Amino acid sequence: MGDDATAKRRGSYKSSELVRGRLIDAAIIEFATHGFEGSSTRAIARRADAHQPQINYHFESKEALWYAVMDRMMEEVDEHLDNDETEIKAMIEHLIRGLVRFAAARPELNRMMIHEASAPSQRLTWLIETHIRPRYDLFIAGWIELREAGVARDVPPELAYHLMIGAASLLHANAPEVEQLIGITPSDPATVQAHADTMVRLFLND
Amino acid sequence: MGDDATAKRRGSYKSSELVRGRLIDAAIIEFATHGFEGSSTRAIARRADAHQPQINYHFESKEALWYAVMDRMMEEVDEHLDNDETEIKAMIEHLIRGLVRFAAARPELNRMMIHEASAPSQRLTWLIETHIRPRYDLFIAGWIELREAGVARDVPPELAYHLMIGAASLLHANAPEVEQLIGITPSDPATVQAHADTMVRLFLND
DNA sequence: CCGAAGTTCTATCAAGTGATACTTTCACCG
DNA sequence: CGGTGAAAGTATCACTTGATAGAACTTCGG
Repeated sequence: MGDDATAKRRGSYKSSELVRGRLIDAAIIEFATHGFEGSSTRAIARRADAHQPQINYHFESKEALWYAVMDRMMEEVDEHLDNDETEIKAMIEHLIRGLVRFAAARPELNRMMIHEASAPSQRLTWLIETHIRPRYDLFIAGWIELREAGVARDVPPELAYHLMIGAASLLHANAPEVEQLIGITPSDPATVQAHADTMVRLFLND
Repeated sequence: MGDDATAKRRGSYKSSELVRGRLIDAAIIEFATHGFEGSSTRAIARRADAHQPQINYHFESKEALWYAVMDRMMEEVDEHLDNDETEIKAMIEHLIRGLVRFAAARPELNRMMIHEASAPSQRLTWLIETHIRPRYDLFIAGWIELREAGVARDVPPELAYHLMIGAASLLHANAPEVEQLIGITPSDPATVQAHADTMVRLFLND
């Protein structure tokens, strides 16, 4: 008895890349909500309107799907944080605002990061060495320069990254809690704007 | 074939409260690391050196165990944040330092919170209404007063709570990542001290 | 030392898990 | 056409899941 892919919708075989993309989209939601181990391939397939074995066809395994998901999330980060400022203070301000906007637009990345970063694992090591460290190194170099220039507030470099990401992302990672507790919508553009303004005020000197 | 509770250790039946406590301790670790759905009752029992059905004996269900876990975590929060300051600025500074210390000592609460707050659920609603809202209301009232007194930096009340918790907890919730990426130990007392100092500097005026 | 209550421990169930082998359907090229 | 390769779709496997039934064990009051 077929348990996925709502009957009707037969055909349109040409795709491949299309189904692959839908599976990644669906997996982003599931992994972010339930974590890797808590997500089932059947739930992912159902959400992608596909059949469960298609995951093993388009990817080698559930784990390989997870790696593909992370690769795509990181591409999205870079698109969001793309920066053509030349003056360093404008650059960091642009970065902070981009962080907040991205956390609002794609809370799934921060949710997945926290799931994975809670315990050492093969996946976490890969994530750090492949995706995080290069970005972290860039950020820290900039932060040190800013501090010396007196633009950044007095936050030690080894704390700056997680303080900033924490302050930028929790409101959006926990959006369902925030809506019920406070009654605001974190992804609302006015809220994002206020959040970004506040972040800039907190972390940079006037 | 018995799959838990390493053979030997028979007896010592009188306990009850003891096994119950061990199960809660074990569940805190498992739920924090793998989320509710990703945690198995067998893994919890194994960690508590008990048998899997003892969970259903001492608690009504896996879900009931989760509620018991949250009740205990919240008791621990209150113990950590216990506050006998009378002057309001000293009170909030004490609170901020307590937040950081607690996040370092018990990163499991913030990990569990993020797992649960990612999506609406029965458990999340219970958590908010039973445990979070009372504490949130107190915090916000204090924050508004501080802002009017010019002690708090310019952070809107509806953002203050999550910005502060995010900045206080991510470094510790993601401790395994931080150790591998940066090479510091977030729970190290000197780090906690520096983190707390930085938080006070960031969120309060001189 | 007996029996009753409380707890541990074993065995098992139905449902859900990721993965694989296999059949069927489609798109394209000769 | 016709047949070939790629993708969709089916059926099933071995294993894990949370839960329960019931036997075995420990404790304690009489």
